[in-house]
Formats: sequence, C-alpha cells, structure tokens
Amino acid sequence: MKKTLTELMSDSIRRCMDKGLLNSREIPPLILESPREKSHGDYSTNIAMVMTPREGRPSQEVARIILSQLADEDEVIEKAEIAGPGFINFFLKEKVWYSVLEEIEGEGEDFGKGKIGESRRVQIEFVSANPTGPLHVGHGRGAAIGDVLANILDACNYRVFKEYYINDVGSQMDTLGKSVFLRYLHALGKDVEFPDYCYQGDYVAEIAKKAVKEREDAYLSYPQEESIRSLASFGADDILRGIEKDLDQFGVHFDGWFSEKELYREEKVSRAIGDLKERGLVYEKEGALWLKTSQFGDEKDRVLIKANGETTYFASDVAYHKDKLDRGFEVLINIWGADHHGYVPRMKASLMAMGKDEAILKIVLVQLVSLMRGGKIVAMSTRAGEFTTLRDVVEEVGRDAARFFFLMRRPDSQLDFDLELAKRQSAENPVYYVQYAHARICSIIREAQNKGIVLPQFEDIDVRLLNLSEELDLLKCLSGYPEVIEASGLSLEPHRIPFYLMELSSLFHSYYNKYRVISSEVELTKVRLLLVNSIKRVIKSALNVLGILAPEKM
RNA sequence: GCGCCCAUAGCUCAGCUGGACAGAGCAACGGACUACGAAUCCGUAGGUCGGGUGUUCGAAUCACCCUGGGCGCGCCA
Repeated sequence: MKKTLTELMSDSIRRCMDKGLLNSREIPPLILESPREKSHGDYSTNIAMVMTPREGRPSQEVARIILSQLADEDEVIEKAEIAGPGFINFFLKEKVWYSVLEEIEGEGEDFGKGKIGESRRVQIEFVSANPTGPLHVGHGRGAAIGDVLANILDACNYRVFKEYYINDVGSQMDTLGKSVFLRYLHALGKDVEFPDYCYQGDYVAEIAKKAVKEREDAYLSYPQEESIRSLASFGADDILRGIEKDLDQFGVHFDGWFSEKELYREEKVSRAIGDLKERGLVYEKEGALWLKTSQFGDEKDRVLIKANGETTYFASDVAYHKDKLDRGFEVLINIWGADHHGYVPRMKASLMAMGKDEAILKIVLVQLVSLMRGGKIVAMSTRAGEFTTLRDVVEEVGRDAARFFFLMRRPDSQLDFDLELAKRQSAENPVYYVQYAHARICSIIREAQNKGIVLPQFEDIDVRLLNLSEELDLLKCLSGYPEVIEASGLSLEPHRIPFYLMELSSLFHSYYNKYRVISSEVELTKVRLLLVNSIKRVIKSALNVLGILAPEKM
C-alpha cells in the first residue's frame, strides 16, 4: 500500500514539474509514514515541507499544488488533507485494507518476503568463539542475532550463508594445550603447579580425563612440546563439538565452519599478503611487515608479519576476508562483540587495500551482556573459569524465552540478563504473550471446526463485514508486516520483529476480549475466522523468522 | 590522553533513519470469566527524553561541549 501511494505521489510531483507548476527538478526522497495519531490519517508525508526551500512559497501551497495533480485512478484514497505546517495526510478507503487477507491467503508462507536482496549472495559470520571454552551468554546474544539476521535476509531474497570462523591457531591454542597437559598430569596423579594464565574452568580437567581414558599415559612418552600441541588440538575438537551441540540446543545451525588452520594449510595467508605486496601497500619496518591501512582511514598501519616471522591474527583475518570474496560473496556481514569495535577500521581498510568497496562489509557490533543473578553481576572470564554458559541459561529459562530476550533489544545497547528475573518472569515473558495469541487463535479454529464450520476462503466471504475500527487496525498491522521485514533487513536490526509481534498480539488480544469470532451470525463468523487465521499465519511466520516455536496449545 | 557505544516513566526498553500533543511491558492502584483459553483484557497514575549550546519551519533523533556508565587503543588473539 505504501508503495502504491509512493508511486501516486511521485507521479503527481513529476506532473507538476512537467507542467511548470513547481520549480524543483528532482523529487526528494519520498517518505510515507504511518502517524501514530489517527486523526493524521493512515499515511502521512512531509514532502511538501522538504520541497519548500526550493519553491519559495509556503509549504501548504506546495502541498496544494502536488495534490491538484494527484491521479487516484484506482480510487484508493478516501481523502487527502493538508495539515499542520504542511503535512499531507492520506485517509484510505476501507477496501484497500481488505486485500491483505487475499495476499496472505495467496502467498501463504511467502507473505512478508521482500525482494531487496535481489538474490545477492551474502555471507554472515557470527559466534566464531575461540575453541578454548564453552559458549557463555554473550555468545548467545551474538548467536541469536546472527541466526535471525540470516533468516531476515533470507526473507529479503538474499542468498545467505552462515559461517563460524574457528580461531584454531595462535597463542590461545598453546595456552589451551598447556592447560590440558597440566590437568592431564594431575589426572595421572602428578603434583604440578597450575599457573594463573592457564584456563581455570572445570571443563579443562574433563578434557584431560578423556585424554587419559583414550590414550592413558601415552602423552608422557612424547616430547612435551608435541604432547601439548596434540592436546591443544584434542581439546579444541572436544570444545568445538560441545559448542556445536550447545548451538544446536539453542536452535542455531551453521552452513559452514571455517578453520583458520586451513588458511595456512592452503597458503591463503601468504597469497593474500603477496597480493597486497603487488599493490604496493606493504612495507618493511623494524624487521616486521606492515600493511598501509592508514591510507584507508585506519589510525595507523598494522603488522602482518612480526619480526620473529610469525603472522599476526590480523593477517589471518585479511586472508579470511579475501577468501570470503573469492568464494563469490557480494555482501559480508560480521557479528562482533562490541569489545572488538577498535578492530573495525583496520578490517575495512584491508578490504579497501584489496581494491574493494568497504561498504560490502557490514559489521554489527553487539554490546556485551552482563549476566546478573539476583541483581548481582556474575563475573565472566574464560580464563578465570567463572561464567555461566549459554547451555545453563537455555536450560534455566528455555530456548524460546532466551532467544526472545536476546532479540528484543537493539544490538548496540547493553543488556543486563538477570537469570533470577528471567526465571521469575518467565510466565509473563513477552514471548508467551505472543505464543499465547497464536495458541488462542488455534483454539478458536478448533472450536469452529467442532461446530462444523470450515475455514472459509477469501472468495467465500464478504470482507465489508470487517468494519470495526479494531478490525481495520488489525488489517493495517498485518499489511505492515512486509515493511517490518524489509526495514529489519536494511537496518540489520532484528529487534523490530519482536516489537511488531507484540503489537500485533496486543491488537488481537484486545479484539478477542471485546468481540466474539464465532457467533450465530454465519457470514460474520466466516469473515472473522478468516481474519484471525490470517493473524495466526503472520504470527507464525514472524516467530519462525525468530527461530521461536508457534505452539497450537500451551 | 585519543577513539567507539550508551543515557527516554520507579525498573527493563521501543520510538519507523528529522515530524505534528513522547510510547509499551513490568512494578502500583481500581475493575472484567454462567458463550471461542483470564499466560488475557479495560481503566488510573507516572517523563524538563542526563545537562547545555547550535542547525532547522520542526530535534529524543543531527553537530559541538560538558556529566555519568560500558568498551577499546600490542609485532595478543
């Protein structure tokens, strides 16, 4: 509807310009919004006020000129008013809202899906936690946001590939190896010191026990360095399997797991550096090899190869991102913890150094989660072994509630996740509010079927019977669903969908409490059944995007 | 010291990319089940949008400066 109106308006403005009624040559971005104040119409635009500076006459007059050329051939507009400082408010005919029922019926599962992705291939990388310990709540937030963003982009007609990048190279692997090795010695009854820099969590000892079980004391017979390396890889594999399992429990599944080791095995790092050398963007200084990221907006240049000959983490990342591009992805989305924000400029700079437009890399920074228990902050440090895992949280509050909780907030606002609160309020958690609306509608439909009423088709009903303001509000809300999906996709903000769901559910619950769907009036019953069934479908579709169940009974 | 994010009702948060008198949910108070599920609904109360200056016809939204909170600033990953 919004689109139709937008086209009508731009046609009108173009006619004004052709006829010389307006001085402007170009149409500024035409924004139609739904005013929250009902007396301001169904849609409203400020276009006349935007054009006023160039027109040199009052906004109201500009608005009048534009409206004079409006050709509403399909007769969708009931009336158009000029209001306040120059807004144009449109009141639409009731009939335009009825068509959404037909659309939902016709498009089924596809209702709400958009086209802005134009089948472009997008890779979305998220979680990517180091395999040195189990996932904690912060990872859970990133996992939920990444997973749902993937669903949203899919609904916007992008071809989405979800990937987890495994940092299985570097000093943290060495630390993991040492940690497991020392716990391994403990498990074999040897009394050795366990230093602070090692990973303190109990899971390390668990891994050591598994190593003992599988290989007994075999690791003692190899050179220590070798054992540590083996145990690091043994531990990382074990942890990674645990991570995969936790994510599965949380409803998150990846299309690919990309190992940093692979980059080296296939010499992708050295080749990426070679490419940059050819571009003349690399130089040596103080024995190290630097990339001129400062040429592309970074505050200083960054080291690719250290003086001791080792490559940096950054070098891996440069190679990894080059690989993403080589695999043909046109849009790259990275979900990062906000503590990595300082890393953004150099990553973007590296893409520009490869001759790419930095805009193809979109980085969503997710603020960290403070885990609370009864108002007290729970310290979270993998190294100190103090954390509540994602698994614990999912077990405590449930998968649906946990996901909804993570998704309700804007990614860039900090989140206090109080377990006590989440548990205590779980019965009143908004997720149940939405799910209840869905279950309630299912119940109505069951009841109708018990009475021998079949679910009607759009062509079987007289839509004009839907004339209550509550019913029109519901229809308007339903017809806004595609816009919500599109806006979420454009802004990379999943939280808009939970909010939309709460609004739709609220409208439904109010309607339900005020009016009856099933009544002795046959035609009215049919048309209302079709309405609530459409609501049900949209709720289910939106919950599906969020990866949350839409139960038929609760 | 430099940089990024945040600050909206007692609490937790929205606010549609600058619009018309600032919105929900919890919590508080008062109501609604002899018809489709009360995990619901209806109503009351609650705010100088952290403070200030500026840009604009118009600012919670943009710019600058303060204040307060979080996080970064390695040849660590």
